[in-house]
Amino acid sequence: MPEMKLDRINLRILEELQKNARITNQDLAERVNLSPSACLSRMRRLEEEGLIGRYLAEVAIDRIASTLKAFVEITLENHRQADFRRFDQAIARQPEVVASYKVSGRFDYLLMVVVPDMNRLRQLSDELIEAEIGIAKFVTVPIIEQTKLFDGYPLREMIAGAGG
Amino acid sequence: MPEMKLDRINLRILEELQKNARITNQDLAERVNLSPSACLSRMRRLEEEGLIGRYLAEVAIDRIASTLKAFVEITLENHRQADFRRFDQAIARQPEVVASYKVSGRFDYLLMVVVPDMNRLRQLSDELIEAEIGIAKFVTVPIIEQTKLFDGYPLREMIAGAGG
DNA sequence: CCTGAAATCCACTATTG
DNA sequence: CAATAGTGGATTTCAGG
Repeated sequence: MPEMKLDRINLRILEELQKNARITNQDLAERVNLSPSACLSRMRRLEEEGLIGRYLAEVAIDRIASTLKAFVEITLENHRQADFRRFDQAIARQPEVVASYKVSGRFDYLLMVVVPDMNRLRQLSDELIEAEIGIAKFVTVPIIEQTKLFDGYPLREMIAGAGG
Repeated sequence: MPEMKLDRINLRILEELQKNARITNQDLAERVNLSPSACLSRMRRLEEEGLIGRYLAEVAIDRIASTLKAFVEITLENHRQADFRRFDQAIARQPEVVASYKVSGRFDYLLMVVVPDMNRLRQLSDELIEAEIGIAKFVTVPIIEQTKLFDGYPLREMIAGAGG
């Protein structure tokens, strides 16, 4: 099991960093009632153990260029390991596909794509289908508006709700 | 139009921050060939103009607790403004719903939910349906694996691809 | 909008409890 | 493990072009 016990202080450190990755160590230490040195060593430890992965800045892409975001439901023709691997590798090379999820249900993958407009989305769809990476079906679900922004995982609920 | 022209340097600043929000100003300045003070004032300006929103740390939630992530397709019973608003407000209060997208297609919303297990997801589904917030249909699409991680928007492609 | 210097603040490292 | 204190280095401000 790749799970690790967290004490209350580490939990609060993760909560703070989730919402403000550029907080200074001093401010963070103050918020969690720790000395800066103790806080820093905890933070480093959380990084080393992989509990904190990357630090990302949110860019307001739609203030830079006009943007079409969409989900794309993908069904593959075949479902051997090699088919999934080929698809994943092709997707990794497409910068406009910003995230890819293997799912269970009416289709095999749900992609999130970000493109300038519908023309480019159609073009991307053509490219992927003709790339011979085993796509049987390609269904576009345009995003009208993101009505709730990702604001960190519900850490407390996950810990309280889990058996272990 | 809420779009803003970016010079090459600001573009590179955004690219760097997208991938590493905790880069020091000195390192950032070096990478974009600017003095630290010039780099800092550009960064502050990008923040003030809202081109950089929040800074987020990625927490490895599945190393902390066992985790079920899923998409949920929601269809509403009615489609007046007030119906959407009521739904959005209810969703805002649910920490396990980490993101919500209003979409165009076979359903009205696509949610991303993060819960400890399928039991809690069923419970959440029951709660939402019985909350009388106008949900007509609720379809769960469990995530097996995220095969491409969000790694920033394709800034260059968006700028090159757009007309303006 | 930049550079460069000066001042302030912070990260990081002993050291000690 | 945590606190305290010290130092090197980074951030930030400001004068000047």
